[in-house]
Amino acid sequence: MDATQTRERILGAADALFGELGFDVTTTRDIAERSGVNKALIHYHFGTKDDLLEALLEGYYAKLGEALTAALGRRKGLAAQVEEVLDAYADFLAEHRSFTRIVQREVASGRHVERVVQRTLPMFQLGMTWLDEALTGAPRDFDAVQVLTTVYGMVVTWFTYGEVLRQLSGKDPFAPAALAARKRHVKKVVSLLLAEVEGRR
Amino acid sequence: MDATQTRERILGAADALFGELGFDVTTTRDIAERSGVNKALIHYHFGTKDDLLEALLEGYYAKLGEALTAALGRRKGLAAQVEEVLDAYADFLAEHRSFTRIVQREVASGRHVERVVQRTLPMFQLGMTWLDEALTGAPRDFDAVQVLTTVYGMVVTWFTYGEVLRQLSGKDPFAPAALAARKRHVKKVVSLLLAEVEGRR
DNA sequence: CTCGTCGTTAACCATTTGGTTAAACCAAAC
DNA sequence: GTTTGGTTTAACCAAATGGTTAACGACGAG
Repeated sequence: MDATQTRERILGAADALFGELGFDVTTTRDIAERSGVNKALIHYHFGTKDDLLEALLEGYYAKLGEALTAALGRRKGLAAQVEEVLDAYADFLAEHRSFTRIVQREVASGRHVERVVQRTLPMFQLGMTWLDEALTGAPRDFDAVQVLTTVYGMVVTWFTYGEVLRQLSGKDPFAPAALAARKRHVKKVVSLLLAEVEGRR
Repeated sequence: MDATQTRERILGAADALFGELGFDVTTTRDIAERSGVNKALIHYHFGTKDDLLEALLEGYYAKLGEALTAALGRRKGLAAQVEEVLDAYADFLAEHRSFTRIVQREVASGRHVERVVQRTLPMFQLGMTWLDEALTGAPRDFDAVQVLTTVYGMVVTWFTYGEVLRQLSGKDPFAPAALAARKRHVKKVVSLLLAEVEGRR
């Protein structure tokens, strides 16, 4: 087993455990056992447990950024781009279930708020730049911050409250059909929003 | 100092600390120090640290339930009731900032998911019962689960991502004017949704 | 073959944690 | 004054944690 494999195994185990148990309760011994390596290797390869979280987030946000950038380049026009970005974002969360859990857990409280905020901010800033152009002259209360937070919140909350929704409906909220339905709903709400902006301009 | 005061002080300190640091990192020594009581009193009055969290959540959800029930009784008609409930929920989150932080941190990962899910579920079920009646015959993708999650997500995300929004806009997202603007936006989005439901029925 | 580098291991360590326990304290009732 | 019940205190404890360290093994280059 070479160093790259060892690193990947540790990252994979940490990802799973942070997503299940949260960072604070997960111990380096848990991670070592899950990844099948000696605990001291975590420190050899990553330094501290905090640094391991940093490495994990770094990887996630790099991939998310690529996915969103690719989505933006796929089609022209605001409405079409919104759909592509929504698909990309929702698909990313669906494929990386730990990511939502880790981020939602750490974005508003705990020791890693700044770590997460500083990585989320550029995404929001990009969204703002893009939406500001599109929403010029939008009616009151439909400025870019409001719209961005609304769209972001509709998507991320589905994943965050998945367990509530599962028990509420008796169905798997992460099944492909359920996710497709959620995407359709969000897109429709967004199109209502955009129609409102266009109509009142 | 009587027992009731002691309990309140412990609960207050726990509330603040769990909201700032998260449950797992907060120690009983932290709580004792913040509340100005001896650490053993936490166990005397509440049992385990987990039981303390339970007591805190119990108190929160009782109050939230009352606030929402009162809001529902204030006016008649779906649109008016939605506004009242939105106001009540947003005001509750604004006045209890720790609540959002604790709940958002524990609802999707960690050792207390079930504890939070079991308390959030009745709220969602109530919302479903109410919206199901109102949304009978709603168009595809506008069923109660979808609408409820959307409205809930728009509100809770503003509070969860407050720090991102603060750095994004350079303004305090929790200032009264900012919260009022958020409420207006959410209400407008909801009214667009309801108009869509009515118009397509 | 020797040396240097990298990755790995097993053992170690100081510190901290949630919870326990028995004694002390306090106020009210008798 | 004594007793009782409730509250509080100071000390204690076993277990666990993140991180450290020195030794070992493997491999490639000279």
